[in-house]
Amino acid sequence: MNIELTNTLTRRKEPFAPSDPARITMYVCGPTVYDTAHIGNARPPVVFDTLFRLLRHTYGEHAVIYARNYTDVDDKIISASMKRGVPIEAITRAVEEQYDSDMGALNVLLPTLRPRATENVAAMIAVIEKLIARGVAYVVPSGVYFSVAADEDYGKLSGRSQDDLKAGARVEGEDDKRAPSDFALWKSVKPGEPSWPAPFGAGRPGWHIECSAMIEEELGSPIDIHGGGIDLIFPHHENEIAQSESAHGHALARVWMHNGFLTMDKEKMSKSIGNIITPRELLDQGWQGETIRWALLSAQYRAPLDWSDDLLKQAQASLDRLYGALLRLKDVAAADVGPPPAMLEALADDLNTPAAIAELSALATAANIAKKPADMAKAKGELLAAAKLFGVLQDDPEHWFRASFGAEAVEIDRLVTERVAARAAKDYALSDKLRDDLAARGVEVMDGASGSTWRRKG
RNA sequence: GGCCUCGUGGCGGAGUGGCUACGCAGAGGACUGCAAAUCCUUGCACCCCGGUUCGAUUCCGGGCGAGGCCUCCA
Repeated sequence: MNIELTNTLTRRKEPFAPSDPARITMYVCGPTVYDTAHIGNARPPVVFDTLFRLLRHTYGEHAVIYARNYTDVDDKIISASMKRGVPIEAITRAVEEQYDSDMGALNVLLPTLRPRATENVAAMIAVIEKLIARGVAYVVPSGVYFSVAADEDYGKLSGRSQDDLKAGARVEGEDDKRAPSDFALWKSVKPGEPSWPAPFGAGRPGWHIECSAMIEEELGSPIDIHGGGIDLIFPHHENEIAQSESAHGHALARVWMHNGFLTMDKEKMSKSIGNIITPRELLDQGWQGETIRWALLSAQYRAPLDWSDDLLKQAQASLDRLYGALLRLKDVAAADVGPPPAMLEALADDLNTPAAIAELSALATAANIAKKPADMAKAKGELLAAAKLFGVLQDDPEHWFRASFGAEAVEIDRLVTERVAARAAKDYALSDKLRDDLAARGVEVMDGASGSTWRRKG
């Protein structure tokens, strides 16, 4: 099967051709751990988790090395620490933990590697030294800067010429920079701030160098895939390319992938605008993690996606249909089959998750229609295999429909049993009343040939 | 101002030079004591104006509209 991915470098969809099929390398820019991630921040980890799953299925579980970093030193973290009077590490470790737990709830697999910036400072210093030695970086009192003018390739990812940048420059930086578009590789130590010793003076790394150095240290360049949000194209990824390619003399990544934004009322979701909602809040409201994941994957990853409760409701309805099919086949052993070709083809086509959703729907229909034991086993096996690739249907079907009731489930079971008895006695007035009572609790009763079952109403 | 996306039915959202996914919601039918679930059928679309073409929602040009980046940002 041929995987095709849209490469931001070329702005085209290209066949994915890893240099070594036995060792696929992927790096995605992870969170800056100063505050809780919002649902928009969750789109890249979910999208690239889906790609991770597809790559593992295609090349083998151990052939794919996926690194996602934690940026655990930066201005925001330092100011949060000062403001709250809490040590930096107390903040970063707590936020890391919450991040992993929130992502876990969305069925995001743990990446193979999760480097922390603070644990890779030596590698960053080494890259900076190389850049200074090559004459593309310079040392001034406020720190070390990359000289954009010294890099003729600069701008190739974002499609900006150096003239564009000069025209658009309105950035106020440190005064001793030689050019406005030069960016910091190293920031000289300031009182009260964390710092590391370095040949060019004590200080802390700039943001861009962190990713460049961690990629080199953890994966070795060039890597096969580098991913992140569309807003990272410029300047972050542009600067990563400038640093790494100037230091090492070869490409940093073969394929650059960028996901579109999550919006609220068509406006970018961001902390500065304040229109955010966090996965934690949604989970607390009773939305299931898979529902959130499904909603995030309901549009192709490059397209913008407008977040709303209605989107979540539709996602839940879709998942309910799939879980309903599984519930119907709960006594059938799933056949040991892989995901159907149509599922793989959908995802291999630049991660066409809406097409994959269409296929999941077709598999659910097949499962609902199947009558012969062999057909049922096959349908269930294919649905589960396809869903695993997508990162859903990992819950027990009964639990899926009943999770929100908790202890009340016992009481509901009793009422349903009572109703079954009423129906057996043809006391339809009582049975209908009981159904109304249950409906008032948000419970839907379904009478089948082999008794009655119940579930949360959609 | 510069650079870059995008505009599909009531909603979400794929895709295609002609046969017009998929899900939700709606309608009809089967099933059911009645329902629900399920299955079957079905209505509803391709921003506007030109051009290319036998034929464009799909290609090209223009317009209008929306969004993003150029500063931290997924």
